Amino acid sequence: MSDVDLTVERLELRGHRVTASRRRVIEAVLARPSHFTVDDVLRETRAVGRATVFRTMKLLTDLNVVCRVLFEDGALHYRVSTRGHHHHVVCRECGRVEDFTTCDVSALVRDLSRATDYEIEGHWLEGYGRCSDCRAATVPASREAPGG
Amino acid sequence: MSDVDLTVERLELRGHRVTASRRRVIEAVLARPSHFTVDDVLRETRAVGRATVFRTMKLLTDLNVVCRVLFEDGALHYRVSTRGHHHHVVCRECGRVEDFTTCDVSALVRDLSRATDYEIEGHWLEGYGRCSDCRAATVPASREAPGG
DNA sequence: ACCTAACTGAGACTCGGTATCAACGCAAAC
DNA sequence: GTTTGCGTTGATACCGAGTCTCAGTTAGGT
Ligand SMILES: [Zn+2]
Ligand SMILES: [Zn+2]
Ligand SMILES: [Zn+2]
Ligand SMILES: [Zn+2]
Repeated sequence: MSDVDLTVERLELRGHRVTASRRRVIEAVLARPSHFTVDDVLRETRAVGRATVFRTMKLLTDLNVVCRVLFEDGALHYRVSTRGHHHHVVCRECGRVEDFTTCDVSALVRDLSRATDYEIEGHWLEGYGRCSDCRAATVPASREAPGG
Repeated sequence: MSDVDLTVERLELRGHRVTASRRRVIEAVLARPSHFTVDDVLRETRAVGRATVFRTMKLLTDLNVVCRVLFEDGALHYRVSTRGHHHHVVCRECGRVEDFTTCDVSALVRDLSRATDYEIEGHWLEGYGRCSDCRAATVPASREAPGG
């Protein structure tokens, strides 16, 4: 069973109809190698109406098929979601996005609840920096002429 | 020396010109009791051009006079910034915003760097929930008929 | 007072997303 | 297999947030 079929099944289970347009959007989304914008999807699904693409993206987000990645400039990207709740780090240089679940965010949230006396029910966390590849590709600037 | 004058001085120090429009925007911003949107400022500075208000808000953000608060629905709010780098918790019910600096976000960022092999240089973190007041105003639903 | 680069502001424009609504078509009931 | 109805579609208009343009203004240094 393909990823597309699996996603379609998820739609059916939730009582959503499986239409040709939705199928086309799902195919386009699942074919994306990394993160992408709604605009990327729009370009690949010319036959599907603009509104429908936006609606389907929302649907897929609700179904946890994709997750949203907030870029530093405020742009909203998407990426196929493998896990449940998680966060992202985005490389400022090449745009690579990595998930992370290892860090104990829940501990922070607990502290946060205590410190502010808020009952924290949701949060938004993204990291921005440089991936290992991009760091390796640059001459280390912090040490002056490391080898001569 | 008023807050407005202090901010104006900050502008001058950075080599920005002090114009009547900027002064008007600064006054409107500093008079805000809590968080606000650009639209709120626009409404209070009718004499100032739309573009100028946006430009000035950007300027004030760069000067750390205000900070931006990302709401759960994606709306961008501002608030007068008292401290340096900090984060926010937003009450979903009444919209109250609280700063927090107490929690050790830097530890999380350090872990994060290690786990992903990214050099994390920036991050975006907001919490959403219910403030103490709003919780107190509701009959506790988790315990059934606590007092009768 | 003079000069000029910084700034302004009206308005057009872009961009991401939503509302409208008649037409359509999926899927369940018959 | 046909009917039926409601979820869905998509063209298009609209919206809000923010940027661009560019001619005109002005702060502030000399
Ligand atoms: Zn989280
Ligand atoms: Zn990179
Ligand atoms: Zn932080
Ligand atoms: Zn509240």
